[in-house]
Amino acid sequence: MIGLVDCNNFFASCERVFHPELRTKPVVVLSNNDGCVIARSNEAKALGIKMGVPFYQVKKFVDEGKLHVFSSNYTLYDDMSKRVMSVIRGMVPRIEVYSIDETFIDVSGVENIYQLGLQLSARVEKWTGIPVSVGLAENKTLAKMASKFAKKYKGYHGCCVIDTPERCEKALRLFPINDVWGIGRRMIKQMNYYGVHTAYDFTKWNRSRVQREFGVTGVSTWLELQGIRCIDFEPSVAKKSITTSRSFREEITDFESLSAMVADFAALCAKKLREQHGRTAEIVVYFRTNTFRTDQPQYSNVAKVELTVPSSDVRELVTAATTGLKSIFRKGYAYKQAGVVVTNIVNGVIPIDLFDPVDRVRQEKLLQTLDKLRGKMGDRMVRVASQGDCSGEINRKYRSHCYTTNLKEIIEVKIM
DNA sequence: TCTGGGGTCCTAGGACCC
DNA sequence: TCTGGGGTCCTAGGACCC
Repeated sequence: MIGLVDCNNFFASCERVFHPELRTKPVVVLSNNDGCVIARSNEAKALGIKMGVPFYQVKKFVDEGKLHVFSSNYTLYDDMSKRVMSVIRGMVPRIEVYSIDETFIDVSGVENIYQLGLQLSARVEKWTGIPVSVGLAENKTLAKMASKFAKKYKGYHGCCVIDTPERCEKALRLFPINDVWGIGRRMIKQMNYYGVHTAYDFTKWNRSRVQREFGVTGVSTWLELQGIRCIDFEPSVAKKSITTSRSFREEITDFESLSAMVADFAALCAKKLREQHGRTAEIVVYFRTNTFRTDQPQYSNVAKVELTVPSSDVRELVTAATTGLKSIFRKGYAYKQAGVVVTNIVNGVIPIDLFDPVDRVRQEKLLQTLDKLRGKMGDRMVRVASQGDCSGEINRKYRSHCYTTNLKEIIEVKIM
């Protein structure tokens, strides 16, 4: 059996851990630049606030004192996520972290899985303050479905198990097709056109029709819904590409500012690369003007820079990204977004190249020293000169403190 | 006036080769 | 000069996920 552990309203729940007085209040978390809503507590959902709405549309609730709002604080969420995953890791044989707020668990060989699910849910909440929903079933698609039942119905106490054909059919009949994992916008449109409204309706199709309409991915979802395992359990796979990108609060027109941002993105990519012990030989830089504005000339472009030897050296990555940017930058445009992608990531031993002018072993020692420094002093204290300090470019009006990762922002306990 | 920031996989089509 | 079927590799774009 496979399980899915899903944190409820994760970002909002993280904020609540440090604001217990908001435990029963409507809370939302905003995207970068405070642009739109990306997480909502149940009470905020009850107010009718939809996922992804622009903040200005719900600001009236805040002004009326009916809604509490936070800018996103990914440093905090990352750290809370690691804590949640570590509690879970200690209770099951294998886990596959799927996203910041979800992990699959392998529970094969466990005798009483329902008992385990309940214990998991209780312990994660007790030890981290984050409520979770657990779904257990034969494969990932059904486990996802089970976790949604666990979240929706209080009677499950945080854990729903789909373990018999009868339970499976009952669940499929109750489950809307648009909530099925792997069925997106395009497929939903087609499904509705053909009169498919529940997961059960879909399972009644024959295989060749599914193949014809939705291809191989459609077939594997269709099979999984019928209890056949198609999507493998893959514990801790290293990422194949890493992206760092941002929209800017105010559009950027000059090369120097854009270049400083891009250098920063490259540095962040280098950091993420080193965390997974990977190196890259290909750095992609891209940018675009504001596509929502019709009154300005539009320009977007992509540049690819290849390194002769795969590297995770922040200096090499920053240089490459800057070179790429130079080759495509044009004056006279107002840039709204930019990003750096590193792809073709390789992991493992340092490659030896006879013609490589750089002493890779010495370089690695320096980089490890920098990693340690960063760990002690924070990312913004240890930078490549060209990064500049662009912390002011991004709006974070309602940001909470980094309670768990920054000594200066740690919670103070006062004894009265 | 405001519109996220990450990822993965599949497919179609072009270039090139035999 | 035109005629053919296939194969591989690469890329861009789409679709999906959170």
